[in-house]
Amino acid sequence: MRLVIASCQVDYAGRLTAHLPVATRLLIVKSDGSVLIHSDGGSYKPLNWMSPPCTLVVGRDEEGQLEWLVEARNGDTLRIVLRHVVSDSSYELGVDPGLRKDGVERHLQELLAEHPASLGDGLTLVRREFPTAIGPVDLLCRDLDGASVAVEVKRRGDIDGVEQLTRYLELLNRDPLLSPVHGLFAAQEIKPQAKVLAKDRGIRCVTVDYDSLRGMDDPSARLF
Amino acid sequence: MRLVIASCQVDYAGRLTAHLPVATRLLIVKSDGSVLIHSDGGSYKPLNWMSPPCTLVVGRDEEGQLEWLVEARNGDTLRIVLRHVVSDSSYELGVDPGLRKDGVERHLQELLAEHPASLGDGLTLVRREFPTAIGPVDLLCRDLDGASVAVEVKRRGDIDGVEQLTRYLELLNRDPLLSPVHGLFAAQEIKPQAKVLAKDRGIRCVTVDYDSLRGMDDPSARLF
DNA sequence: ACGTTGATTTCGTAA
DNA sequence: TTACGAAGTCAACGT
Repeated sequence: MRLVIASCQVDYAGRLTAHLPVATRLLIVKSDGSVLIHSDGGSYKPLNWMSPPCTLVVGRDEEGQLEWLVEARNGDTLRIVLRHVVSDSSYELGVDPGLRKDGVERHLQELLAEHPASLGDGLTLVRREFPTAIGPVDLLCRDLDGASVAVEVKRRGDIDGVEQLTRYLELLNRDPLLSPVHGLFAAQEIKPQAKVLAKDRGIRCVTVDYDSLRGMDDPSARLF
Repeated sequence: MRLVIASCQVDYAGRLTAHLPVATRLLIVKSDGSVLIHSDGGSYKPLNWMSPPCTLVVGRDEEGQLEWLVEARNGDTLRIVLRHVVSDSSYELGVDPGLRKDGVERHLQELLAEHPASLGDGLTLVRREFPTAIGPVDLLCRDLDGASVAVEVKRRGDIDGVEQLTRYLELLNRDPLLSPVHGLFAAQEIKPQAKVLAKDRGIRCVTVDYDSLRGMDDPSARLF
């Protein structure tokens, strides 16, 4: 990995074209050839970049300025003109073991599958990832009256999730063995517009608490 | 901006929990307090990070190892234990003038507004950003039969865009002055599932070529 | 301040 | 290999 601090000017041409006026920035060149251009602020996203696989060729522009030409297979180009180099250093980092995550939507779905009653009194699980022609329904449950309940699980519930569930319900209700199928939209947070749309379509909304569900899943509870 | 090369171990707790085993990485501390952790590969996205606003407190863990505790207002925490520091340097970068872009969806919409016939024979523009109660329709056109055509423009056409256009059409068709309003889904690339859904709803799909549109917009063509 | 939409999205997973 | 959905998405824009 090579780190360069330099005042530079950048031009990108690919899916779009973009330009960065002269300023002092951090340039990162990774061992796979990819390049990141960071300013001292903003977010984790660089101002501009080139994804691997790509090649970096160093040369001089017509004014004799140091110029990096980064090119990708698909023709995308990143042109960096270096005005003044403050620092330039390289390091050997080796391969990274990578990130381990826990607590994403999949886990929420697993926890709700283990504790369907937390979604509604007396609710029992029929099947997780219930298959349909347009994709699997997150959870298919049965309520106290024996009616089917299709559950869509989201971390953050917005209008798209309600649309998705609506499509499932339309399809499932065509099946006389299942019909009537009710809808239930479960998420850690549900946006107002999604709530309105869900209500309008007779879909019940449930806000779930990941931490308390995780608590129910405490290993000590499995001793029984 | 502070750059540190060090072997480190990282734990994040926030919306999710994540863990990085010990390895040598690049740590970037920006002047707004945000922290990025990069490996020597991957993409522009860091392995882990903390967005501003946040605070960095340096201390020692129970084993006496150097420890960075990065905390955000909302309680998210990033804990970095430094085993061996290879390099540690700081630089004054100043404020960045920022990125200028050209060629995003807005431009595609502008080009199509200038050349509506490229979407269908004899199509003419009534109005760009035609207002409705649930938001503006990208383009409202009229076809050879004098019927209205609502156009949704996307760079990449997926199922969401079809849903969005469907909601517009439902609303527009309630207006007796406009009805019947046909739907047209225009994008540089349309996914198969979106095509299926669009066809099912009687919405026509058109794949547009940005480069050839830009060519039609060539300044020399404006001499007439 | 809040909500919605776009992004050179990137990244994983399943078909 | 491709296609589709999720993301600690972030950031810009309109209300």
